Amino acid sequence: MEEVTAPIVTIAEAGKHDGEVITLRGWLYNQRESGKLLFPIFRDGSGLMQGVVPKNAAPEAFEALKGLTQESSVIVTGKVRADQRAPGGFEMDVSHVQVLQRVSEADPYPISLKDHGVDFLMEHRHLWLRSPRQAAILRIRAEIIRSCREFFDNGGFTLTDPPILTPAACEGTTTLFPVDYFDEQAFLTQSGQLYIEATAMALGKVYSFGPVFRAEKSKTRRHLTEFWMVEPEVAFAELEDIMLLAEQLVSHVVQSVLSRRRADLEFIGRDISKLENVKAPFHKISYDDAVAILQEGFAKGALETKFEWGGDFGSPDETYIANQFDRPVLVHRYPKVVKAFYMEPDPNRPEVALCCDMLAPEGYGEIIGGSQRAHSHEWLLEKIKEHKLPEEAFQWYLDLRKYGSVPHSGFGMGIERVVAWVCGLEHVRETIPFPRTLHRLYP
RNA sequence: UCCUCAGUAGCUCAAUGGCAGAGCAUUCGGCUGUUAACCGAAGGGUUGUAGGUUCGAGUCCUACCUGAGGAGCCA
Repeated sequence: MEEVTAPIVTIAEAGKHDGEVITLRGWLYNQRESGKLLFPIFRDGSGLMQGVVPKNAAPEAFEALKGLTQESSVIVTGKVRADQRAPGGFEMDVSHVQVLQRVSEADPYPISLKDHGVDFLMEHRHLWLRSPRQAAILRIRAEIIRSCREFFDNGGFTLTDPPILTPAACEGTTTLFPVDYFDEQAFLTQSGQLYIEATAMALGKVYSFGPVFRAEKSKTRRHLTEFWMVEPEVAFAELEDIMLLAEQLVSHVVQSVLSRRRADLEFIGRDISKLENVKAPFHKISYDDAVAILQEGFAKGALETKFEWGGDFGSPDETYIANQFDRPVLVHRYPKVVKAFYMEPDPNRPEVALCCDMLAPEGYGEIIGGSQRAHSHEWLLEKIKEHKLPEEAFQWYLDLRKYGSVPHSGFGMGIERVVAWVCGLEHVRETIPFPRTLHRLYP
């Protein structure tokens, strides 16, 4: 039989085989029936392809497919043919069908092509991933991760992975997940930063890429309890250096997605024109400038409350600031009191820290937070005492300031927020295969 | 932790305090170019849980459970 020996091709590549007989391996996504004519739609993880099965021309294939249930697994062979009536521009004249598993009619595939609610979809996340839209988002996520790694690997950085089990918090202690560690108390890491500072002192330019955990009781479209961060750390770099690094990273990532995953962006309905502008240089404004923008916004009636110098921006504030620009904006030199203890104070203005946040456009909020790290041993020790942090746990970190301390800087970028922004999603829960949120640990 | 909203068929949703309903999915029948196909029929219900008000509660009241959106905090 010639069908059985046909080359195995993915749907994404099928267009290159116009006029040839090929074999697809996948699942029945949907099927329309019109008397003695079937229109099955197959998916294989790379795309969708419609088949055409007239009863007269292919009686065996017709019988195998007629009444076949959604998501049954199949191996199908047939001739690929360009046809404008087919979604995707190509369709297959199916000549042979092997059903690997027929989904039972008594227990049909739960996710239909109609609308579903969030709760139902999240309960069935393991199946929801099969939806073409979810698959497209995960391909874009993969490209974002790939291009981040490419950026650092090609930029002279060494990947150094920090531990996930840690003895103490980097920042606050209320947002840690505790774990039993034999006879001790350990915590899941909130950030690899302190460890990456150590590897930067060993290797110069380093980055980490991994999951971090925050037990924040946040229930918004921007929060997960488990998310992925990419964190570069550079010895001898000052604040201005890592602000340049951050804008170069983000423009590289966005431009990579535009050139390599454009079809997926279009498929999910992203307004691509809003991403085209995302090229370095970005606007860089001081916290003082941002406060002026907010106060002007309040005077114009665009904001409900008047923002006063000294506080941290709320979500509506960030959105308002970001909306003044056509690409991400960097805000630097926040008041020291609203930022973490390890940040270097500005030598010209001790009340502000040498730090920066990058705010994404369109209300996606903070995607990057970074700073120049304090490098004086005495100053750091004082801050640790001030914040009532367990001093013994930070001995190793203080060692970094005893043995050849140098200025150094770094930042963390939250991958899920970047994916949500690049894809234009309503919620970060769709940016990761199995999201962990305040109320969801299953599936 | 606080504020707001929602729980009715497998799914998405209707139902003035008065007989529990539709579309999709499933089953059966029809249709040779369908585009979340369409047309006809069938099966499918402890209305989130526990109390209360009432002649009568899916609907009103109280508590709880579950989920969603937002605030704070953050990436």
